[in-house]
Amino acid sequence: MFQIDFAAREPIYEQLYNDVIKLAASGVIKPGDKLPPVRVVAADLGINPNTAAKAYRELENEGYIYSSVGRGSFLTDKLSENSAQKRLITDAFRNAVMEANAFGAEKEELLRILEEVYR
Amino acid sequence: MFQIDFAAREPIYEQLYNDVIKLAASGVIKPGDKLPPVRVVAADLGINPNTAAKAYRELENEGYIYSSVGRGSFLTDKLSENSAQKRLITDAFRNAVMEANAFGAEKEELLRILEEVYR
DNA sequence: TCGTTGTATTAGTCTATTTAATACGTTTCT
DNA sequence: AGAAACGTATTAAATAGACTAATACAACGA
Repeated sequence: MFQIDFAAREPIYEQLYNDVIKLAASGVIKPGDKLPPVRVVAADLGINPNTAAKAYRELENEGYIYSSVGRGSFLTDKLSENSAQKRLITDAFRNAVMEANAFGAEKEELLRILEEVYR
Repeated sequence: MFQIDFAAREPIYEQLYNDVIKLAASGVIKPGDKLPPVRVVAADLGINPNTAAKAYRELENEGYIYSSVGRGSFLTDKLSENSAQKRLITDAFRNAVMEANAFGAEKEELLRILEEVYR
């Protein structure tokens, strides 16, 4: 269900965290859906259950899932298809702007490109 | 001359590496220009000379600078203001805009984010 | 010659991440 | 009631990357 890259700089628990958000964005999982148990995630990916649990813990801290002992972890409404998509899009766009800014791109040039695309 | 963020996930040597590319992209430094000695960079930023040297070493491996003992390190033509680097950035930005557009993002929202970053 | 500079080496410290090995309490199912 | 499933917690250890420390050497230029 989840995909991780062991060679990536991004920690595994953070990749899992983002995987949940992405799956929600693409509609593969929806509010109310049950996520696989941490032990299953760990077994599937060949990682430690603690690592999977850490991802779930942070997702719950952000209100994206709710967990209860003995029952499992479930998506909240906060991760509906639309809101998750929006989050992904704006984050990606913001990163692109910051990157361009860091490399000395002029605001006017970016505005020009933006207008060009939206025409 | 260089700016680093000690709290960032990105290693210092890599930040320095990117700083050089960014300064070249924005025209602050040009091909042939001498870079500050590793010891000066280290002293200015309060880091170890080895860390600064590592950044220079990788820049030289990529052909962005050339170094010679006793003389210093200098920008090559590969890091000119109007070459690949800048186009890469604007292309990345254009892709982000098109992506956001494809997902139905409002132009006004993107403009808001852009202004927010450039403030 | 002397100061500057890039380069190299070896060792050590530090931090975040991940694993390991259990254990506990709650819920669900039979 | 009992067993399995599940989230949660704890403590310890291992691992890897980044960074520092302390030197040393050789080339270059004034």
